[in-house]
Amino acid sequence: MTWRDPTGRTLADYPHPSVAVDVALLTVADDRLCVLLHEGRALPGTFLRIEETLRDAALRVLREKAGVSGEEPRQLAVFDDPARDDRGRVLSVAHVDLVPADRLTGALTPVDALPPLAFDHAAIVDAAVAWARAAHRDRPDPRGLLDEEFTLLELQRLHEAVHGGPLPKDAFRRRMQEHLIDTGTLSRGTVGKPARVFRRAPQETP
Amino acid sequence: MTWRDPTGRTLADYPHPSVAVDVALLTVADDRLCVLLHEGRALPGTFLRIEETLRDAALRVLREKAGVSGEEPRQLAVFDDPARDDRGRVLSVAHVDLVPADRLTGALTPVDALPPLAFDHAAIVDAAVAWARAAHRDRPDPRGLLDEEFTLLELQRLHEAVHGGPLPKDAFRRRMQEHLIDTGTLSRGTVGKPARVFRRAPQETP
DNA sequence: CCAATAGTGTCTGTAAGACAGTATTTC
DNA sequence: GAAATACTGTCTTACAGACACTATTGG
Repeated sequence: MTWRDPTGRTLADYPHPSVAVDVALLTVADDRLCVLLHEGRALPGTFLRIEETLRDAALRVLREKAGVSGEEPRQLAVFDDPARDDRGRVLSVAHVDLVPADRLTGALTPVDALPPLAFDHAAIVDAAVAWARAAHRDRPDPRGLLDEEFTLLELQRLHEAVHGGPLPKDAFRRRMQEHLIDTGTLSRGTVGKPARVFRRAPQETP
Repeated sequence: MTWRDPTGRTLADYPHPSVAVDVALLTVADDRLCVLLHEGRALPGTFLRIEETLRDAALRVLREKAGVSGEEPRQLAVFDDPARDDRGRVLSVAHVDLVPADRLTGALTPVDALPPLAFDHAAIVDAAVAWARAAHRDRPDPRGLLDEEFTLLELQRLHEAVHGGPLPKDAFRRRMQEHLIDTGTLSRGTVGKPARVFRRAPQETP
């Protein structure tokens, strides 16, 4: 039974905006925080299907346009400038995700060297970067960008890439150690004193 | 000229979800953080009109259902459970606002004593409360709930209402004083030593 | 004087930044 | 042994929480 309002019309009788889902897919490549761009100037996106959740639409974008699956897209905000898309009234629900570089395919651009982007996608990338930085503020590796086991230097390089600048070494180590488990093994084959190898302590999803 | 996709269809030829805007309008009354409820069990809301921004829709809700105007609704998140509304596929873009109690009309309920709410409105209230607490963490009175001039005790009572519990007095005063301007005048007519009266230092919109 | 509130001074613990020093590997 | 990296100890500063004390009003 379809719902009808007091004048007998259903929801479908009112004009609705289209709802798009755009995803800022971040990764760290060559020690730099990068975003995946489609045709060099836009974030991958799609229109939300009527029976689909936003999360499912974002996963579909990731699967079809970046070749990754099983991720955890996170909602950022709705962008709703009436003039943002000249095809009509389109709301964009912006999402962010962060995955290891070796699991995705596509063109990566460092977030500190973006070309002019289509629509309002530059603002979406800004919000995505802010989210990634906040997620790393108090956690070692919230999205598992490193391998299961890693040294503190590798972890610091990840944080410096996300943060976009150098971090004080000793304070960083002290802050992180409480969230890490020492595996007891040592790194091998590098120049210098071998580093201790750590694992992530059990973490909640950010 | 209407945009058409490769098969000649316009955006309107695809089924679209409806987009609703729900607003958790918070205030502080009797030293408690409260939310305005419609019919005792739902947040005020409306459907987004095709030509309207989310912000304008939220302002319209506030004007028509709470009697306040000129506010600053803030987007929280999109709630999109396909089963959240049995009238059809309805996305809700949740908003929050925070205004002085004497400027609104409607039924207020303390947020720590909510009845069961319709749809997923309890989750929206949770997000709204979290936003209000974060907004007050490092700012004296981000939404101007107090008068132009106030004492530190009045400010602390506001923070304790938002925070939902007592705050240490001396640390609170020390943290806040740097964001306040001493007017030089003293409170009058109260029991006890007269308190200094402060104004907010110029602040950025949260 | 008493009750009540305002405001200050001090101690302690924690954490960050800075800096220096020691340890252990490769070459 | 030299270079490079890993780690540790200590000093300073800042700030929060706790506590106690003084100050100033109305009754």
